[in-house]
Amino acid sequence: METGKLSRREREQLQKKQEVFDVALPLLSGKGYHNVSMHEIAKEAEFSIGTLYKFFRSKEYLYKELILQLSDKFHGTLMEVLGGDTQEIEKLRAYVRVKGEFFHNNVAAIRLCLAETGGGGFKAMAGLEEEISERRRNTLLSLSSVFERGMKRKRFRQIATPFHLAIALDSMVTALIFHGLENPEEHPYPDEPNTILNILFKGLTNS
Amino acid sequence: METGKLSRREREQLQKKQEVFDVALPLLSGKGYHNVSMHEIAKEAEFSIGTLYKFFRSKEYLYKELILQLSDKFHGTLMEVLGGDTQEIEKLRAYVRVKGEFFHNNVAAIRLCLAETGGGGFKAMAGLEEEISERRRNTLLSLSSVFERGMKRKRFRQIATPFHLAIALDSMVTALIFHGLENPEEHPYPDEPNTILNILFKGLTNS
Amino acid sequence: METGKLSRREREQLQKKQEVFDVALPLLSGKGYHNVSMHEIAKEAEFSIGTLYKFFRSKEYLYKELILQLSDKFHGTLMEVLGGDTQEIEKLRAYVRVKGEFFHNNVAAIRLCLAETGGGGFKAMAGLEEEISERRRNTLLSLSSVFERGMKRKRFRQIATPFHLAIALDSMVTALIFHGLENPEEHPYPDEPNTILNILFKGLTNS
Amino acid sequence: METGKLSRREREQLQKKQEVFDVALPLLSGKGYHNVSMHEIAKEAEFSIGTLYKFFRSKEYLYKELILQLSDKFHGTLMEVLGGDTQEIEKLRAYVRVKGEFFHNNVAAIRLCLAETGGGGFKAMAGLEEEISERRRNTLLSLSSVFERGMKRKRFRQIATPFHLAIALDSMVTALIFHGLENPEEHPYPDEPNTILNILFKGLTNS
DNA sequence: CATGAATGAGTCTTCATTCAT
DNA sequence: GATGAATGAAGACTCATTCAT
Repeated sequence: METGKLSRREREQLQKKQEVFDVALPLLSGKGYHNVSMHEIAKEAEFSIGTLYKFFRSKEYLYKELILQLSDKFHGTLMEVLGGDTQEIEKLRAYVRVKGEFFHNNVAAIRLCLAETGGGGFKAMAGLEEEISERRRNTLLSLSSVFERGMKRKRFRQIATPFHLAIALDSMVTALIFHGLENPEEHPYPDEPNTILNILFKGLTNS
Repeated sequence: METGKLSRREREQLQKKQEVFDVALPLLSGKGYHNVSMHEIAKEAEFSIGTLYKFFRSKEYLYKELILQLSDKFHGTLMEVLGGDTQEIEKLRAYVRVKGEFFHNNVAAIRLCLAETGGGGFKAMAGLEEEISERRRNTLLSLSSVFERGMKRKRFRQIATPFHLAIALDSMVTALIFHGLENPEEHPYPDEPNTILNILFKGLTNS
Repeated sequence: METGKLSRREREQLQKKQEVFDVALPLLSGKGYHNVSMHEIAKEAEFSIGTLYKFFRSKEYLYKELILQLSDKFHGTLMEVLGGDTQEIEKLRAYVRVKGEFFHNNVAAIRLCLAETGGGGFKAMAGLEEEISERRRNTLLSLSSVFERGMKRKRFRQIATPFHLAIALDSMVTALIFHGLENPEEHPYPDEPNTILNILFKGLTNS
Repeated sequence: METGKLSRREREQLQKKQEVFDVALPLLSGKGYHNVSMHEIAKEAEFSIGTLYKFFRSKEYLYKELILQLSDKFHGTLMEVLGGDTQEIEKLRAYVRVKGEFFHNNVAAIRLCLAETGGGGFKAMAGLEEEISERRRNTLLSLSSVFERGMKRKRFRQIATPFHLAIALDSMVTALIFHGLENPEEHPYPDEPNTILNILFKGLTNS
């Protein structure tokens, strides 16, 4: 990761780990950590268990690495959206849209990540929850700074702490996209974002 | 459950099951379903395993019954608030306040319930998620009818489908209360509700 | 062990542990710790593995308890012999005779105990070797005090430190009995003791 | 081994095997056969496992060859001492001294060898114990012939069968040297031999 | 009826060994 | 020839559940 170049061996290794992730994700997301055995993952990935343990020192580590990879990808995508220097409202629109897209394209990943943060999750693995929370926190901080700037520039009303606004927007978006995913007939995918944003923007901007 | 009267035996059974729930809740909430054994629960509750299995046909059923009981209590409380014939805005204020109180008084229960709904949870037990979703759905329907009536009476602007508003408000509230629980120094408990509602009301009402 | 009375449950438990020991001893002694599986022991003892693990918290503990029990019995027997207030030479004769008898009646046990002390043994189990060494040391100290008293009373010459004499006698006895065990035709069992003692006594006593 | 000359390839092989032995000895002696993996040995010796398996057909054979090499060196050294045509008492003194030196210089090797002979050891490998026993037997026979000659020449009293005397001396020496190794403060190394011999000689010779 | 001893299927994990490159 | 990635048999151990007492 540091040096741009990786040896062939390392590249192969990485690719094989990815293959494992690719079969482990739907399994774990669908049945839960404790209901998927290493044998099952190995078989599905068409590796022997021995090989699986060459890649991942234990089941916990396989899980942890998978979660963190997904988490990084997810929050990386969001941070990118929030990072540019477009106008605040634009950023929020983009945030909602991109998050929606990500959810639609990575349902399994999202379920797995939410299982960690949102409640019980996988208590045994010390440190995982903390690492994920930190990533989420960073995204929320970025989001809240958008609100902050918007307020400074008098684009938004000062109805609440920016960080609370961030939490509010983020959770709303998550919940509404999820609802959309589970009730696809209600309004077909690409319309959600506007629905969601309308709810918040009317309150934020001086109509 | 149906007939008002229960025999002494039935009443005793019920009370003992409750004792089991009382020790199982913190255990399950704290360590997760798969990291708590029936022996542990039996020992903590001071019953023999045999007796435990007299009360609950399996570990899954013990879990399911516990979750559903909590879920019923939770949504029952909320439905009550939404049920009266007070004014809409009052109802929403009460909803947020009561939900906050419930969270503060039942952290373990909430964590356990959220672990189910919000993602991963306990996939193996078919039907549990559905039953919980249904309860949540009912609450959300009640909540959305408050919005609906508020709109009819021109108290709220028509910025979104009532049901979406319900989801939005509910998820916001959950997220912000959780944030408050985990950062108690930020603003001491009883202030949250207003913070939260301000965010939404400014958008809903014609300032 | 402390209170004279044990509950029926405890007595049964103890007896069952003994049954396990009885099948585990020849297995372990014959094939070595790492070549005997818990399944094998369980099967041979006609218990399920689960039950085995009720009795012994791990394979290591089963082994450790077995070894220590044997060790206690062995050194207990020897200490008894050395404890009375008979004359020194009598004690040594008895020591050699009793040790010989014990070896003949407990070949498997002896092999197992020697495997621990005499060399490589079972490195993984911390503390076992120490506990066994301590028992052996105690016996040797008792033995050396016999020599010491014999010297004080001018029955033995002062040719060496009593403790070294103890080690010398003990190792000689062990080696010669073992030799006798493996070459039973050479001289049938009950003659050894005298052979052995003659070697030492001629040197110790003033002919 | 038979023909005096070896090809370069064979010499290289032999040297590499020796390198393996050199790292395997402390590992095996320190942790025990079952707690050292072939990977560990390969890594430590800086060979690939593949190469290791070119040298040794299996882990058992690596172990066996190592043990036998050590055993040969050990007993070879002792046989040499016993082989000359010096006087009997001189030979015994030399035997004890040389054995002591060997122990002090090859603690790991000795521990490993004793683990085999003295009880438990590595039961699985059929034949190993026999081969080692044979070597030991040869040394003991040589030793006993020293006693025999000494008796013929009236230098020693006929207190016991020469072979039994050999066993007795040998085991005494082993035990006392070991004691010296583990309690180095008691009497610093080069003094032991005399202590040991005094015990026996006083009995053997007509004071 | 209550009890808790007994069960054994199922899990994670290690490591000697092989063989394609 | 050397390499080390891949294999998978085997083992320790857990825990939900049953059933004789």
